[in-house]
Amino acid sequence: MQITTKTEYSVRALIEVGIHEGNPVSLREICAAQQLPEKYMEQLFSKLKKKNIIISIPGAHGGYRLARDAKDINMQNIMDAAEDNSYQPYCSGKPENEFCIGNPCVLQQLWQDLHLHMKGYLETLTLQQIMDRIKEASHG
Amino acid sequence: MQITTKTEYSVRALIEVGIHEGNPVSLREICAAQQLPEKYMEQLFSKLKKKNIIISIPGAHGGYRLARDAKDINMQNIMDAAEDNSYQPYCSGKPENEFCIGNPCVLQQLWQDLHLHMKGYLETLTLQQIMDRIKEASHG
DNA sequence: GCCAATTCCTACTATTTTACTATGTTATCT
DNA sequence: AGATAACATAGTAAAATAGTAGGAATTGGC
Repeated sequence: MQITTKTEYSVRALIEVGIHEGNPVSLREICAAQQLPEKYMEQLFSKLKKKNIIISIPGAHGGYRLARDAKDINMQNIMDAAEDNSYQPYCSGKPENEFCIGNPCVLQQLWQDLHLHMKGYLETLTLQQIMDRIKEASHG
Repeated sequence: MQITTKTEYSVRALIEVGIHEGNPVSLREICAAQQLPEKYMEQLFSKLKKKNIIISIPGAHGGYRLARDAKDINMQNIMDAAEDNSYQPYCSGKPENEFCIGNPCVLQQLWQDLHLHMKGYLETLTLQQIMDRIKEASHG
């Protein structure tokens, strides 16, 4: 639900992978181009891989490429992988509290709705769209 | 943008204030009813007061009441006060990076859009609505 | 088969944020 | 005057964030 550097770095790195169109790109190249901390990105890329956003090719001349077309990768996918936000709606109210009747209680439902709303929006933002916007902005 | 206990506690406390319909309620009462840490809530209430969500009456038989009708207080107001999220879209990319051309750059625009979208949604959720939902849930 | 380049894996660490506690001061009602 | 409240500020423990560090496993090229 929150946007930290994990999301920012992931998006910037994924764009770098995306523009190489299927050719594996090494982390070294990615981080050099984007000025990102290499060892930190290793960990983020491990998460992105587990969530099937990227595919890795180990060994010399290896690297990473997108696991599927950039138009089929959205911000929800990326944030779900990068941030650890497997969201669990939570309310610390005790059951004897009249506000917290029901399971989930009214407040938990509220957080849930909020999360679903955000998720829905993030799903509409694809990596391809972001790449297109950057191309537009840079070509002038 | 993120939901911590600050928001949860604030909402629960504000509901407690709201149901007393204009009569000042002391923090002691609020925290006893909702099982919230009193000294911590003092700090949160200070923020809510600064953002004109509540009004305080010091001294004996003092307390807090809503600064305006519950239907005119929304989740955006509350979260803006409770969490310190005066959102500043941020991208650590350097200007020589082709992704980061423009000010704000494409990514900053993305974070901004996200934030505005969320903000718009939070504005539609009023304290009154939440109170009504709880009343519904508890009356059976 | 060896070496270099790469991903993979795990542990450690510094900084920041969160979620409080502690101690006192000031204001108001009776 | 005394009780009851808000107000103010400082400290603190635990968690999350944002990294570093060191090496093991995998693969391509010579």
